[in-house]
Amino acid sequence: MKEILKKAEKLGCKIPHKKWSDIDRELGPVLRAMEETGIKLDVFEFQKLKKKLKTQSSKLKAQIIKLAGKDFNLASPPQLSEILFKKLKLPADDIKKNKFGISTGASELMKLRHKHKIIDLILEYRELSKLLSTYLEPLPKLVDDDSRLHTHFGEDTRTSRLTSSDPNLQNIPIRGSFGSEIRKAFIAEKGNLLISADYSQIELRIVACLSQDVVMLKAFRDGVDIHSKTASEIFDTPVVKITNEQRRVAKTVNFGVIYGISPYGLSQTLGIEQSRAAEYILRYFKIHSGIKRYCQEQVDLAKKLGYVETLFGFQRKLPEINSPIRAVAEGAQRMAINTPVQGTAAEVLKLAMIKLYKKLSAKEAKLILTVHDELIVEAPKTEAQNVAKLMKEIMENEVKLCIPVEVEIGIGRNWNEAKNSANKS
DNA sequence: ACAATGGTCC
DNA sequence: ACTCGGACCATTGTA
Repeated sequence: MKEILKKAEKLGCKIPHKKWSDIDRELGPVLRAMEETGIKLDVFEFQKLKKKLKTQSSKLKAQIIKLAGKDFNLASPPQLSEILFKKLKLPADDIKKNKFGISTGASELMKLRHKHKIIDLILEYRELSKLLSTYLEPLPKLVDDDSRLHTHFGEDTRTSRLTSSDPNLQNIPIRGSFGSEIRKAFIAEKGNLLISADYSQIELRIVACLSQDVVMLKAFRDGVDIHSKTASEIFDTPVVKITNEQRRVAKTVNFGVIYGISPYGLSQTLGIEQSRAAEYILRYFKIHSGIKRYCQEQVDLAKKLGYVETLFGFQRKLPEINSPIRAVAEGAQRMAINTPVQGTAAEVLKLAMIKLYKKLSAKEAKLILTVHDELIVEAPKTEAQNVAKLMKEIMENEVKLCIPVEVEIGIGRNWNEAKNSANKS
């Protein structure tokens, strides 16, 4: 306990006097209550969407079979691979191989988009069948008499992050053509509203704080767009001249840092040459020397102690860090870097949940969901504005990092509306 | 029942 | 040869 406070103080943080085990103990009842409350699904809208996608998906399937010139099981990667690369003879040179032959993963198929019109149809079909089989078909069967879905929260034993299963409500689509359509069907009870509160860049803020990297600390204190700032650094270009594409690359680099970046991994994610990815990383670490030092420190610590730990003292053991197999050792190195960041982010969220749960007990409002850096509360319309203010206040101040913690709040009749009404400022 | 493949989220 | 962190879940195909 003393060690934890000392460490926090050294980093310029103000934190509750708790260790991770205290947090988890207090969180238990909060999670059980959330499971019990559940979230309401607009089953009628869900079924409507289901029918729409089913029709669309059958049409696509027919077109694909016609183009393939042979009936086959589209859901079977081996069969699809056979069709694409044997029957249609698409070039497989740049495509990853797997146990069964040539990969048909989306990232690989993307490379073939301009070789044959069947590719786009397959990608679209995959998207629809994913939505149907994972969300649209199963979820309506799981609602209770009040049309509410009850997930089961658990905890990842390695990082302490919260998990959701049966059903998993932490991977409900948000991107893609139908993501927002699906989220629109997660609604508030009549007379209520949903309030969504999102931490803004919480993991990067934690990296900045744990590493004390002066450049990144300044960026967050100045309140600048962090990805544009990184782009400006990597591409040696003024922020105002940064293109959307450059910003996108920089965003991936920033995420890469959190994950324990490697040139190969970055090149795969961005679909670029490994040498170019290496160049980005080199430039990044040259400017963010504090982050570079932090990463090295974590790896050294893991080698010396056999574990790394979060701000609140949660430990992850990493014996593989001394493995003679390089891929294994490197994997452990990435975990040494990532786990304190991801774990600390989880702890910040959990502490906010505990505080919020207590404050809401006097109100009608109820916590109903958490998705890693987001909290959702359902509240009577009359209370919504006040509850929103309360959530923001608690989430931004329960744990004080050495830089501001920022939370975006949105209110709406459904999950989509709540997220989109967040005022960007 | 289980591995492999693929895909959704943060 | 090299898989950027962490989950959960669906389907196929083999055992």
